[in-house]
Amino acid sequence: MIQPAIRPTKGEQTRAAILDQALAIASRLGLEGLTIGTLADATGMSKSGLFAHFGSREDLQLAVLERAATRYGNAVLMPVLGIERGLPRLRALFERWLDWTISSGLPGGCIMISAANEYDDRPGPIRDAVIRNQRRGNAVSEKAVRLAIEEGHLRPDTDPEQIAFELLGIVLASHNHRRLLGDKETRKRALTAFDELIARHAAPAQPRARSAPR
Amino acid sequence: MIQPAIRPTKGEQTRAAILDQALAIASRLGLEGLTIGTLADATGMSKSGLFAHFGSREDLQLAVLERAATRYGNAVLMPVLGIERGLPRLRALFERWLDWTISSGLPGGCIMISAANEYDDRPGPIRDAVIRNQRRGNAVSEKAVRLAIEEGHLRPDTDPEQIAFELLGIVLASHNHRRLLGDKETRKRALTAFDELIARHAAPAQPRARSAPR
DNA sequence: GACAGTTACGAACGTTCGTACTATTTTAGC
DNA sequence: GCTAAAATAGTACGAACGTTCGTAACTGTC
Repeated sequence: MIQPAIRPTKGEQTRAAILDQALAIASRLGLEGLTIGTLADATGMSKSGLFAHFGSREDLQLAVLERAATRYGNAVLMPVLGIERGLPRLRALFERWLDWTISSGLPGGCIMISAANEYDDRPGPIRDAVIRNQRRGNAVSEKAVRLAIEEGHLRPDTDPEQIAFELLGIVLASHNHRRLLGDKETRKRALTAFDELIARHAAPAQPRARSAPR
Repeated sequence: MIQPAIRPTKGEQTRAAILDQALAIASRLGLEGLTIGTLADATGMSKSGLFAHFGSREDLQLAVLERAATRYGNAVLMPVLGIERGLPRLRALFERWLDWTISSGLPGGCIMISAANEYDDRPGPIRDAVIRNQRRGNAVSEKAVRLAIEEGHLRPDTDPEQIAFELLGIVLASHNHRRLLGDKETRKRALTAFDELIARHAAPAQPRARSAPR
């Protein structure tokens, strides 16, 4: 699955450059708004030259999705693994998730969110890929919640799936508000929602916080 | 603003029929996926004959959006006005809002939600219309919350905007989950989230026990 | 520096896009 | 039932769509 990464050949370099441009366009216009012609113009390549790197438009769209997922993993998931388990990590995950739209450096919104909307009624490989990504993201959230339960930060009867569901809601509402209404207070609202959600499921104060060695 | 509605002329009838079809298509493929050609096929009309009813594709899209808003008003907003103010009305509003995607009879998802995603980076009249609709919906939610505060059902320090924000999140997450993952328990999750959100801001128990739901 | 392999281009394919203009048919008031 | 108006169809347009193909220009290796 991991590329050898010995030395990137010319083709791989251009392919990567193309995908960067494609990512930028797709973030603004959606995966369905990404077209070979406009992408060729954006990269300064010919349509045919660009096209040769991907067998079809659909393959291009899938590649864009995969690249977005990789970036997301690097920018959001990876860093939080270094943070101590439980509530701190859960909160870090949420914050990075929330800020991903901005920190991604992409001009438009989150591709995963827009793709989820675009393809919820368009069966095919792209929809399947979107669903896989969604499932993976969900699983990450749930696991973070579960760890917080194990660490004694959240009550044992907390339902990880329910929390993951509500966290997704906060992020979606935040994405919507920020991009459409330009609401400056959006981030504060999201954090407030997070804090109250967590507070509702927080374990009663312990005699002494159990800090795990290692 | 209200049509004379004396007797619908032939053209108005056709226009309405076209818009119904357009609504169905746009709910599945999005407003950007709605094209004159496919709509002409779906209605059995010629492209030019259909086109004459709207001066441009953009006007068609705007008309679709407006019709969707009208339907939404009739199916979600109007009915809840008959329900007693406060929590009962707020809950009814939320439930109808939640079920709107299904009860609308449209084959695809909610047009407002998909349009919000499609046009958050496409400036123009459509985006403006989407924003207006979003603002109106927000205002309705906030007002319902405010009434619940006035009725003494929610604590006075409750922030209506914050609640409206979180309600939007629940609906969005629900829409996402249901349409993408086909999660059967989505509705239950949404209601749980709603209940806990409300419980968190509920006014302290009154002398008189709160009556059973409805 | 020659050679094979990779990479990019230009031109063209058939379709579909939105829209404009002109006919033809259908509706509605007399 | 006639007639003006309204509604629909027909035709054509330039542009953009994804894709194919043959060929030119590179790239890296010996």
